[in-house]
Amino acid sequence: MEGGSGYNSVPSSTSSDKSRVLDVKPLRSLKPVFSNTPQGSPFVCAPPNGPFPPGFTPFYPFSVQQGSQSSPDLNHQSPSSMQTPVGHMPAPLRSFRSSQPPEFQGAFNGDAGNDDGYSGGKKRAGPHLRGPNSYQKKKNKSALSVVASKGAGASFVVDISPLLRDDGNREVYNLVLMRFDAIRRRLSQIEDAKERSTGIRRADLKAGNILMSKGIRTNMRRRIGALPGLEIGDIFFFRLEMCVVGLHAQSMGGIDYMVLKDDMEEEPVALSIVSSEGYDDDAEDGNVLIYSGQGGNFGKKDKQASDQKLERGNLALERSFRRGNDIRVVRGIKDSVNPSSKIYVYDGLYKIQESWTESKSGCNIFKYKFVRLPGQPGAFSVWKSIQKWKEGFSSRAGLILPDLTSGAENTPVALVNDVDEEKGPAYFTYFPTLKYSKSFNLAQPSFGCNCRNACQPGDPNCSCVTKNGGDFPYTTNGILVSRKPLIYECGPTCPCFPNCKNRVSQMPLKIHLEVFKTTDRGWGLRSWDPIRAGTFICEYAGEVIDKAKVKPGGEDGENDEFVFDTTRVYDSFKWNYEPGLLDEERSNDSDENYEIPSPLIISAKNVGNVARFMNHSCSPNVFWQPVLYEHNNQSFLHIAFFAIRHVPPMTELTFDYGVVRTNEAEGNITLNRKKKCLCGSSNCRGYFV
DNA sequence: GTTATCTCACTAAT
DNA sequence: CATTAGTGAGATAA
Repeated sequence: MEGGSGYNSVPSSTSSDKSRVLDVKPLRSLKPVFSNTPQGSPFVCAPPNGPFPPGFTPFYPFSVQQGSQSSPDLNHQSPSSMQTPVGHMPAPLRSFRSSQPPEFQGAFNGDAGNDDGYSGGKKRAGPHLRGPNSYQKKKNKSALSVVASKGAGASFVVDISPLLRDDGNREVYNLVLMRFDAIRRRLSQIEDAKERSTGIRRADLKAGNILMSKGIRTNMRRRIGALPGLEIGDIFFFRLEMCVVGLHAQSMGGIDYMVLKDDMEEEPVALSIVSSEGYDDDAEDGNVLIYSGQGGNFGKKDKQASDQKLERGNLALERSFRRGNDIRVVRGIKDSVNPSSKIYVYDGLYKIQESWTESKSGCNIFKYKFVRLPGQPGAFSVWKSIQKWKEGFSSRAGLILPDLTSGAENTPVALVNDVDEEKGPAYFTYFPTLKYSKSFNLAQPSFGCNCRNACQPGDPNCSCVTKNGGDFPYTTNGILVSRKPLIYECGPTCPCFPNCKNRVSQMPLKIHLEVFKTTDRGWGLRSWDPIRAGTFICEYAGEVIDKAKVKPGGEDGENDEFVFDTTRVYDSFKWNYEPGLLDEERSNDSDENYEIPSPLIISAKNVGNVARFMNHSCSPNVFWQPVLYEHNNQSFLHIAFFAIRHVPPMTELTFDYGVVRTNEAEGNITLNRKKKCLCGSSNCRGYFV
């Protein structure tokens, strides 16, 4: 995420002016049904008398304890909203600013004057104000030299200047990590397709190697303290990711240090540590960490345990302690999605407050007490808070509903407001998938595969794999490898097992999301879980509508409300691997300059899922991808959202809303309404409509 | 060149 | 089948 981690996305100022959130006429009104039980009432997003769409659960009771005690430290909670009994939500329909007529919207957002957030208002769909020229300027301003040569090979050469290799910024940081993961995903894909691959598959090591050797890295200049481009709360899924951005240069070692040369003396000082809970590090308090020294052969087989020596990392920690130096701390946390691996969280700067030795099975080990510097945004502490929320909703301050889907999704989606008094978005029917009112057939009829079990990557006999160009679109753990014009998934009529890995976007909601009130952009969407780059988040659910029925100008101001439209103009961006960086690979199948194969317009105004709450950003962390699969012998197009990069918990999820094309013949973009974009990113286009 | 290291993915065991 | 323990090839910087 560009403009800062999500933890501090709630400004301390009281900038939210409630008088501006106007009451709006109810949408054709899905009146809520409330029971009178004091315990809590279900929030039913459906017409009370039906008909209920198939798969829709009209009533899903749950119980919530009222009130809450401990408020997590990451947000500035509003005590009053916190105490509001969950079950007694008033019925009034408050809606988003975006529900205003266009003229009003423009005026409103124009004087908002707040620049610290994402797009204005709720999801209102519309283009950003920017002509082709302004876009060019932005591109050229980039500190990176990205040379894209469109030719036979379509090779992208990404070069990072020596200056940026030494000292990074957020842009380079994101680019390096994106390149790392793109290569790693592709290497995994290649390995997956190999039959009986012997040996250990370490795509992370290979990817790291490539980046290191090509100089695609940043913050190589080793330094004590904060790193430019790095934000507290940033997460990593591999140790090598921390190497390539200069956070922690050791690929395995827990202590990174450098030697300072003072006059005549040389002295090692610590730069960063990784606490992986491998030793008996004490992580009781989120602000204190007891860290063990290195060496001594503890826990290793075939090695005799011995005393740890005051050398290397241990000496560096000791010296840093004496000097009172800051040390970067990374916390390794077990990944609940993939318990065999870890997620690394950058938890900011600590100082060593104390050091001593302890005896373990007769041998001495060093211990260091790390204390977190005050005034830093929460990172590890956020993870701990979320853990509590999952154990019991009562600890979540500002909670309005534990599950706004009323059980329509497998995973509950909390509705939270800890910034003002608004009790929820305008009513709509929650429905987890896309609804086609009439058959929507692509030109070519498609047939499913004939696989008996699960479709195998690299299987030439699987027609679904073949349709994807021979590559399996996802890695074995369900991560999307590359963006493509279209991804073909196995559908309900494919005979392969339901657990076939080629059904990623049809899986029920796995990520624990919450809909929350932003300070200046209406309601937004964020996640309690860390999200790895390439992870499927959700599809854009809603009703497929005819293009002919959509008025281009949106006369009544409601037509393009909550509309997703593939025919808009979207910025191209690079997410896939670069063929030039992979020795064996020279194909152009990672090219991302393609046309969307088929137009699709979805309205989520009356019916929709969590995707309708995602706001716009000019530097989004989520992108959409067309996916095709068949049911009832017909192919249907869907829009699936995937994470562009790793997204830390509680960071708002955003995607690029695109620009409405009003004059297709000349490619000019005519703007009829302006809204100031509040995405706050460095390459913000300024406005969107 | 050699060494130490709070890895990571696979396999086997429960 | 979910979790765990064992194990080995490896990358980086000292």
